[in-house]
Amino acid sequence: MRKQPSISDIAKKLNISVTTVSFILNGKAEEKRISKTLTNKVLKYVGEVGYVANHLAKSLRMGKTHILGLLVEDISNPFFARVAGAMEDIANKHGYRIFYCSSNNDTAKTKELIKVFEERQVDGYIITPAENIQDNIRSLLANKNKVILFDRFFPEIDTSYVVVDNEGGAYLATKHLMDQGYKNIAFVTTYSSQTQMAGRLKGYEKALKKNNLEQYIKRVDFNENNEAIIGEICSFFSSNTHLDAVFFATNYLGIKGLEAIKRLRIRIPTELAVVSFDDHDLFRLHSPSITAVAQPIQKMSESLITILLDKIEKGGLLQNQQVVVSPELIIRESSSAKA
Amino acid sequence: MRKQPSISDIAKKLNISVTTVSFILNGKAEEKRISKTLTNKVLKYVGEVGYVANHLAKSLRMGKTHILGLLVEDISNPFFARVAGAMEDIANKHGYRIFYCSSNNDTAKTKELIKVFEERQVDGYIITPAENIQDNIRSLLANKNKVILFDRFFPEIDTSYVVVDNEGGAYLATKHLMDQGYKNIAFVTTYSSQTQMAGRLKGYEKALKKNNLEQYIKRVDFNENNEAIIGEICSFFSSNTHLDAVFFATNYLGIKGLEAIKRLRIRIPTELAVVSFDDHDLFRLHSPSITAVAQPIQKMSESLITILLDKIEKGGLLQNQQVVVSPELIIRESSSAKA
DNA sequence: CTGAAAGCGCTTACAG
DNA sequence: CTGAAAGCGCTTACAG
Repeated sequence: MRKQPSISDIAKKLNISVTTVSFILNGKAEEKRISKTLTNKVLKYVGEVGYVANHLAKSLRMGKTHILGLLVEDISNPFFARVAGAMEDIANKHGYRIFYCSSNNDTAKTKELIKVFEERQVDGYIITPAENIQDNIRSLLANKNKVILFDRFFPEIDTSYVVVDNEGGAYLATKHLMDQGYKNIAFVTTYSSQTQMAGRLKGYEKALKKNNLEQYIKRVDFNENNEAIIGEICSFFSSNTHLDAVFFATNYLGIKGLEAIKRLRIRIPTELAVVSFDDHDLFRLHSPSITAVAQPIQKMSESLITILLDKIEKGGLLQNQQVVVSPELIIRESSSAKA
Repeated sequence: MRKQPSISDIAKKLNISVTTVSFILNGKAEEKRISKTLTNKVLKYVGEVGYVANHLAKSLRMGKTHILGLLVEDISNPFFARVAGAMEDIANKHGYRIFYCSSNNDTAKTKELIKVFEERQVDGYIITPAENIQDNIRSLLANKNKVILFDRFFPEIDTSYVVVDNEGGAYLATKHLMDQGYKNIAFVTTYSSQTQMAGRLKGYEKALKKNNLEQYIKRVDFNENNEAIIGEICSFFSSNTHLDAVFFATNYLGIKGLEAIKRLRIRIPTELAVVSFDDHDLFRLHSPSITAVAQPIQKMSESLITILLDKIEKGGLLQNQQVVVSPELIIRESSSAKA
């Protein structure tokens, strides 16, 4: 860490008080009626020695850190990385910085990281909650912390959140496959019962029921390693050869699924039509390109930051806000009409 | 922010001094010979009220924040996202947190973010430097800050850094194309003269010169929008139809290049063999799969954190360390032997 | 117009 | 075994 001059060093050097220096540094020179001469002299000296304010001291004194804690599931998932990048931009414009952490959807790690955020006195929390952390969220809320959930939420807790319409998106995707003439449509998902996964499952089921089609649901264990998951998907396809379409519940499932399809040399879409939730560069450039349910990343990021900063800056007066954004079905080659 | 009990609140409540509470909280009870009875009483009470230490005050007092500032080019680029994720894991294990920021390889933004890191009193800096920020790096160093550069460096400044052997990787990739029988090999890169790009160019040139093959270098402006870059690449291919192979200097160029190739309906590898620097999920799953020069992400992340933490914890005694890791050529379908 | 002083929540040298 | 007090670098109410 830099051995920086402090305000009091500057004051001493210039034979004035720290109060004066502080006022000038904070642009309150005019308001506090400090002479132009003194102001300029101080500013000049400050520039020469390269003074940099110690934000730690400032935060401690003011009770605000201008730091937001962002807990995502996995920063190396492009969906979360892009949302994080977009939020960072917006937050920076408002003078806030972001602490990112990845929870890997692990409950223990999530609890630990929330504690770290508390210790660091973040002004607000943006959390992609893992399962079973309701009590931690409640306790944050009870202590008047500013919290907004993202990607999934807890219906039993009154919080602000921003999520995509998972059920609607899944319905749209499944209906699209049916409209294209597919009848034996599988759904590949995880064992998670979190709202986003439950919603996607519900959308799938609803669409199928409406047309009296049979459901083929394959769940994989997200905690298994890559190979094991791909293996699971392979054997699912191998033992269900009458399937003519598959809908993957997330982009990482979609990617693993494509890997499985590639290994089995199944042809898309002639032998199997494919749709995935969440868009990805890979889906756009894959041959054939893959139809996807895209989440409006910029819009979600803006809502998240705006609502949270409002909460922080306007205090506890505001009601919690729940935002459900609409996904967009991007139709590509992998779901062209059944021959 | 939470209205938490402070150490002095606890001391007051329990009718003991803050010193005692602080010692107990920091596990120094035994060392300071505080009675087991008192220790347990304090620990019990602390647990009940849910005390969380204020790290801000701790940092201010101790002169250490246990925060690392990480400035990457772009957090939504999977290469940087994966490195960041790996570093986060390692740093957390050592009790450090990371502030990420994306510079977008912009000089002004980089300068601004370095200043933010200074204000936040980070204990160490991990920087993917943009061009023309030598003076800022020098000034950080002059002020005894702990700094390590990453992905690229400044030969004229004595710093620690971790980079991949760019020249060697590019040489390997180009030689591989030649070995497979390709003769008119293009290199698509940016206008950047940073070390990583210069190294890749040099590796390409060296390999071609050795076999007396002609160079076809296409530079694109990274600041242009996506469409413009793809358009540039399209017209480059269209007006150089004798090319039989192309080597993309980065993964984002590779992705844009594949988009261009797809639009032009050029067949890989029969009409054009393809290799890209940096691996990517997309390259693995593309049809045909794309040969890539992969950087050893885990290894680089470990070196970066280890060297930086050593510097921080062992003070200025250590020499700067320069680590150059070897890339790995992952051969896939896009560069199979020329027919 | 400007300054002396308190206080944010910690840690720790010093004293007993 | 335990406590009173200084100090990290700021901001700001209060006084003049």
